[in-house]
Amino acid sequence: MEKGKKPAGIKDVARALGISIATVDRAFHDRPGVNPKTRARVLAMAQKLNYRPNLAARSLKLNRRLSIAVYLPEQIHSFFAPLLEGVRSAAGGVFGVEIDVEYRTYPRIGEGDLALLESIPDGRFDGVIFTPGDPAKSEPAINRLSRSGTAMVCVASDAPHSERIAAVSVDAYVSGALAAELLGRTIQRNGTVAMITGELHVLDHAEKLRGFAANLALLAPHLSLLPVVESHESAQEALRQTRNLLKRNPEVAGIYVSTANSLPVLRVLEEQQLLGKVQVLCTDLFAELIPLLEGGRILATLYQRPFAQGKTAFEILLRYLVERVRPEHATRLAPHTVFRSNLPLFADRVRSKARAAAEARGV
Amino acid sequence: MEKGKKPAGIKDVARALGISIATVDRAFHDRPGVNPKTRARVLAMAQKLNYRPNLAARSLKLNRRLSIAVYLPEQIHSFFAPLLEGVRSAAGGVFGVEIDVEYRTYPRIGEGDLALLESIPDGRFDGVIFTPGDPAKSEPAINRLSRSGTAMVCVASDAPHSERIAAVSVDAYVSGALAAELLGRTIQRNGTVAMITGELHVLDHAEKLRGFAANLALLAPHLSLLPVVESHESAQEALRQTRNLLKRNPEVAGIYVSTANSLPVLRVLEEQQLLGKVQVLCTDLFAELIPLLEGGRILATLYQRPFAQGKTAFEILLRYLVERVRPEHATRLAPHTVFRSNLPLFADRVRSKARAAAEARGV
DNA sequence: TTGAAAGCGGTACCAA
DNA sequence: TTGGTACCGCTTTCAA
Repeated sequence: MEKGKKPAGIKDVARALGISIATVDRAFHDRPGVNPKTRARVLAMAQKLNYRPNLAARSLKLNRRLSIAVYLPEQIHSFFAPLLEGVRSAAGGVFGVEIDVEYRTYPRIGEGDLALLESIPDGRFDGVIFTPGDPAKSEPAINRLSRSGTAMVCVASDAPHSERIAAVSVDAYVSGALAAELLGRTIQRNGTVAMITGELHVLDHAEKLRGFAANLALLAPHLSLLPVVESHESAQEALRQTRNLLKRNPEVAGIYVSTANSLPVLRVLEEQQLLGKVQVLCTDLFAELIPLLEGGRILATLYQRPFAQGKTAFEILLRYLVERVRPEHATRLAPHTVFRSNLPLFADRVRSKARAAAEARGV
Repeated sequence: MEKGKKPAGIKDVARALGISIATVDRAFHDRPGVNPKTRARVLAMAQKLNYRPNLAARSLKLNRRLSIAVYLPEQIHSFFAPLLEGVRSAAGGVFGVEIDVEYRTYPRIGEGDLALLESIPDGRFDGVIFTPGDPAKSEPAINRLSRSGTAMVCVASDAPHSERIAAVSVDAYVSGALAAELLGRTIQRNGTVAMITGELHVLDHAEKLRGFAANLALLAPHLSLLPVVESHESAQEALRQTRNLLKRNPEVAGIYVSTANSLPVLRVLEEQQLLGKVQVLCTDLFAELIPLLEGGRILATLYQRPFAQGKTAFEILLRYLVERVRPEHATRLAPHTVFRSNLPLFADRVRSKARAAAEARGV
């Protein structure tokens, strides 16, 4: 295309047909009161002249402002803070559409999330980005908002049977499968491995177990899986459960911690001088893990790319709101496997985040 | 922020100060002929009222069209086709800025690229996305265009000492390091490993070697590295060199192919019944690799995320052109390690691409 | 040094 | 069913 050769506008189409721009506009937008024949001629001419609406003009005239809510848990901070950054980054990079974003937080998944969703009046927002807790409980609120015309986008977790318009998360099944393969390749003699998760009624956690168990059987038949441990995302529980696990199975060769709650597990291993001997696979990346990865005490961690999740969720929502592009039913990102060697590529982001947080606290 | 509460416009600032909008505009844009005191008052008031220019209005008035060139090699198709997709996807998702994109291809890196760059007149494009071949040779053209006001963005490779404004690629050093760590963890007895690359005067290839060698020494001292093999991206060469390699080192335990030119290597291994016995680590992902990964014949492949590279390059360029945001000197993406277990997350994209290509050829 | 006003390309209201 | 036109917020020309 030649530089500056701009596509035809509504006037060009009107002039070419000797009619008014008002009629052309009506024809384009299927508004009532246009002779079908006229409409057909307009559309044909538009095609011929390669008509492309000037979005700047449209947006200026309509002066529509999009209103988007982003409701996320405070906990787990190391995950949701960068996720929010991703949303902000995507929101900040938008030109030509005016957007109000309301950010709000609640203590943790399952605590305050439902109340917040339920408090949103019909039609208050054009879109909402949120992390569903128990799908069954949040579905009514999601469906009500969705039916009232609010585009609901799940991030980090999903409520697949609700009427949300899109969901962005890491592929949990594949995360579990990857964990199985990595442990299987690293532990080459016969042995047992354990999995420590949050709670199995959380879809994400159940999927990880499914992926882990299935692929352990398939790809690492020399490893047998101990009964799964649920730590309920509590540090206390994780400590207790891990001690228990090690007492009953002192020979465990590998542990897969499928949530961010890995520090208590690592602490127990350290106490028992097992750190570096038992192969540990973690989930997510935060400051405390960095030295452990650098020192080779942890095999790897499955980084769930919170920044990318937030950015993607916002992009999908915006695209839907502006152009009514129906997104995929679910977007499943690939987790990054972070070993010692590729850690520098991820550590910078985590560290600068930790530093920024420290500065914000006045350090 | 309340719904619909829109930020202050130029009029609001003018009214608040009792002056005309023309003066306010002049103050904002540092145009000559404004009393410095007036200017200061305007800026202060803008701050206070939280003035945000309406980009739709600006863009409508200025009626600027951005003109962007995307010049990429035809070869290696499996890499550059999705990269181009990424660019298109990013370009297609822009509202509020009118953009002309000129896509053009040349046979392969080092063949026609320089001529194409040199053929661009000063000022013809606002920005160019391209893959530099030999940095030393392309620098003059890059610098000339850059100085003429064309924002030059390198993708897939880099010319770090040129005056390009940004570069997006996979971190080559880390790719090599990752390869070393993966082979080191998988091959647990003493042995030798080989690396097959393109040509060492290509920066990307040299960096991968650096990362591989350094981290092999550091993380896998039980593995020794054979002299590196340069296949010059030719299938013939790769066949010949691999046969040679295996003849001289029948005991080789692992091979790292650091370019997409892995099929000839795999063919030789197959011939000699070594596939599945020698641990092979590949680079990039294309249809032929899928069954080999699924069958466990290849340890893994380092996926260089061409789609993400293209998308990122376009986003960075656009952000610079629209908002004059100076990008990072270089953006280095993390390669994805694709094993058998997480392959499904990547294979879909590759397969649908291959299918689309087949359809385009009339199959 | 400052102000008034035209106009970018659509949309939507009112009139015919 | 169609046409005329005001207006969105900003840039820019011309006049004061």
